[in-house]
Amino acid sequence: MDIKDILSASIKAAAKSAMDKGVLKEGILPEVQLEVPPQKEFGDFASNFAMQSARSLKCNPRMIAQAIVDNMDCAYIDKMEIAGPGFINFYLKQDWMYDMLAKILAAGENYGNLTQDNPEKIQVEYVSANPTGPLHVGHGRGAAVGSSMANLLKAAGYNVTREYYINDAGNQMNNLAASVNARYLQLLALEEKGGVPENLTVQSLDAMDLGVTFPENGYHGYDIIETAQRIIRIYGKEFVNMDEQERLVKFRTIAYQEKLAALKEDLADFRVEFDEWFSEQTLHDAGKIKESCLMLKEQGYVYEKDGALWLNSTQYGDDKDRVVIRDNGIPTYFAADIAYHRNKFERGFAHVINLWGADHHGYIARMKAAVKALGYEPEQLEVLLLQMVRLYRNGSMVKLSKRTGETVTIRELIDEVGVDAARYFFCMRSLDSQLDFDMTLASEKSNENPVYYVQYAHARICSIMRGLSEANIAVVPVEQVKLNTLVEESELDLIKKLGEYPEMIASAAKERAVHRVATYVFELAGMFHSFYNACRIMGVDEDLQQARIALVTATKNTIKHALGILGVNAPERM
RNA sequence: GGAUCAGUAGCUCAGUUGGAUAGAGCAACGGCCUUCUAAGCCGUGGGUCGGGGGUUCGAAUCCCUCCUGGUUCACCA
Repeated sequence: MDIKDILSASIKAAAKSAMDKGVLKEGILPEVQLEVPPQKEFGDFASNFAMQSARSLKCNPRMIAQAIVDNMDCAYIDKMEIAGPGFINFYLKQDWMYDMLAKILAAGENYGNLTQDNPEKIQVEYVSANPTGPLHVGHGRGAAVGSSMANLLKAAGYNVTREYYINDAGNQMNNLAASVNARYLQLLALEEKGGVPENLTVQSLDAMDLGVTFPENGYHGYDIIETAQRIIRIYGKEFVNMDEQERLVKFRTIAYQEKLAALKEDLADFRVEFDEWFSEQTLHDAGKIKESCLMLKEQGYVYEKDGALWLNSTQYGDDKDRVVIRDNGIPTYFAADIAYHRNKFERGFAHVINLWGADHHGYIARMKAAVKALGYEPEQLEVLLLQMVRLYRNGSMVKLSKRTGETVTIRELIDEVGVDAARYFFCMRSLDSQLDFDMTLASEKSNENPVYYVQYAHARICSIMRGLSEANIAVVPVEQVKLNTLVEESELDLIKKLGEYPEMIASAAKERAVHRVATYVFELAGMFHSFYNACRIMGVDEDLQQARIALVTATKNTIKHALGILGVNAPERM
């Protein structure tokens, strides 16, 4: 039971006691809300309980507050004050902080890992970019936020599965094959003409007349040229005289495998992991798309019009009905998505979270309608939208276009900025805010980059510990440490901030707000830096020294835990 | 035009779901290295929370309305 629970219970008990004595009228009591006041002069905790219950108890808030104060019985309380319109400010004896710090230390590196009694089985799906080329910075935000979100939910005690949906069945795979095919033939034609120039670019290749037209919906990235080059290196001219269709099938397989492998590697290097890579093709192969459509038809959610099959999604809040099977008999992407979501729920997930780019927001209504038609509650599907990323370099905006091949890839981002800075930067804003990513700034490693500020705090603590070790100062077991020697303001601030961590994890997880973790750890680092400048560890009284060692150990664990959620390393030295 | 996100200090953003005198970082200015990492600390200045109404003890937060910017409105994927 933490201090807030104890206070809450005491407040309720005080209110009931006042009712029994007839000081307060009987009435329904609201939930107790306790907060850390905006200013220290207002105490350690404050509650607006009296104001909240004023209506129900038909009484002036200040009078209610007085009745509660008169009837409070809590050993931790030093004094109480009634302030403003009816706030009750609680000033606690410092013991509560030492008890709290002892508990934090007892939890060790697990501090911040919460447990839930019956954790919901919950799935988080993120990135899910088509395996047709390298991931770009836009995917980077989804990758960083998605994996951090999964980490956060896990820390908060949910039963989380992380999933990537591979769109390996649609027309884009044919476009990929056709693009590779065109590059393959172009490169071979170039060799005939005397060789491939050193500094070949997409633009220069497109400008040449090699008797091969590049497909209209093809992918213009340089990676496609590389794929064709690799094919030539491995297979030579083996495919030239093959039937075009046969060759396309061959290239489709080769290119797909290569793109998927590259994608997995990029994500792994970006510290983005998945429990499941789910292939869309498996749904097609197992006949699941037609099956799902048939199921919806039998239940009357799907009807025929203009030779196509439509889902009556309008009835569940969509703007218009949506085609699931086209008039040519080929299912739409939406139909595959319906089958996929059905599959998710059939796998036993009570709750499914999809992290999408904001450009997909128009898709939510129809997807929820489909979930409803499948017999599940629309609330079981939660779509989180991530606003767009705008990339700046040297003060000007970098335009991103997959069409023209102008992209900045995650790989380039990792090379230029580093994983730590990139992940922290992506996670530090709320999902709803657009993100201006200044690569020049992020790669400068200047003090403008908050990630270094946090990492520096961790490295400083590690440095202290190394110093202790070198001086042969043993660390005393926690139970023997006299924590009540910690009385400086910067020490107490740090303890209080550490104590807020589990609550922050719980609420950030509940609100799907990863950025709160970034904000918290930044503030915690700030409090540590203040402490560091105000208090020394070497050369002070032994009891105090051990207490401060305990304090910075707890701080180190907490910083590392929070950075771990964000996928950022906690370096031992910088 | 509909949907959706945003508008808070010069810039980039927080603001724990309605609470007390709206906060950080950067930028500006002034201090702090003979002591555990100065990628740090301490201090100063900076605001019509886009505008206007409303709801109430109390609004950056909720409601209405208008303005500005992003995204998006396929039998594409």
